[in-house]
Amino acid sequence: MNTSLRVNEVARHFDINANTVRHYVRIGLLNPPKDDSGYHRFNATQQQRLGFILNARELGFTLEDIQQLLLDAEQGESPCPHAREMIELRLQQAKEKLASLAALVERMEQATSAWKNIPDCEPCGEHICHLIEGHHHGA
Amino acid sequence: MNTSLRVNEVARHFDINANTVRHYVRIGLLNPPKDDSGYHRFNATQQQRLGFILNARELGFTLEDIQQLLLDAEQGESPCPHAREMIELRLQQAKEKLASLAALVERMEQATSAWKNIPDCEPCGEHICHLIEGHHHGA
DNA sequence: TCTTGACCTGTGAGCAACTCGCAGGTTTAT
DNA sequence: ATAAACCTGCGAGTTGCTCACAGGTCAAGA
Repeated sequence: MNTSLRVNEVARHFDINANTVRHYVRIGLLNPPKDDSGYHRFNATQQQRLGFILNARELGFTLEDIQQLLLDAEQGESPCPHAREMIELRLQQAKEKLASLAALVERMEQATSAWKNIPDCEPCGEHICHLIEGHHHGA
Repeated sequence: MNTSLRVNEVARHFDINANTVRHYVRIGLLNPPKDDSGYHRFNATQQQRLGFILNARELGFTLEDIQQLLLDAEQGESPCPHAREMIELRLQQAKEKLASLAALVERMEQATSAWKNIPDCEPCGEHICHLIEGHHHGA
């Protein structure tokens, strides 16, 4: 294996920010050995690990989830059961977030549309901004 | 005005976490005077301010945005023009976030559905978790 | 061999918007 | 007076990066 890359090289290879790679090293998701100069070197195993991390991230796993899956695999256990549990939870959370974000977007759209018919307020000391204070999240 | 509330009281009044109130004080969104015991007291003005903050938050403004709007009002300028600009930007950002979150949810749903037909992998040293590594974000 | 300079490294700190933990101050009841 | 209950402000932690920076590395030139 002559493919022992340094941070910048491996980042380019996976088309991600080198700082992201450094971050994963810092929090222990990656453990690349150091060369004589004290620089991290990413061998085939570490490159596979990084690929796995990016794939899992794409599927909505948190970095902590991913850490757990990697630990499972290191200890010779199949990470699949955990992966199935985790994605269920993360999917549910993502759906909740999606719903609340959709609701926010709708509130914002309603507000902007309503504001089109309201002139700017002059500061009068009784309110701060009637556009915003006049917004009621009832119907 | 006899309604000069302390942190916990004002938090209860607005049905929010007392720590959130403390946070707003800490970053300067609220400036309640201190009483003889060194505790923050929320008078009518500060209560109105907090109400405004919560309203604006509900409409997707960031705390920094809100700070700006409050500053406008303090300086005797109408915050409305800024509010109109800001909500346009925040709405656009929210929509982008919504789209990427929706895409994530779809990836997750596709994965979970596909995984139903795939058995757990036994650790074999060649892959970490074939469920995840087998996921390709192409069609 | 020495030096200049480009490039690269790990680490500290910062971001949003809270949330938690805690030592210690205040208030109330005995 | 004193014990218990409650409350306070502030430090630090959360997630997943991203940026700034002092200093190390390395190939080319003198």
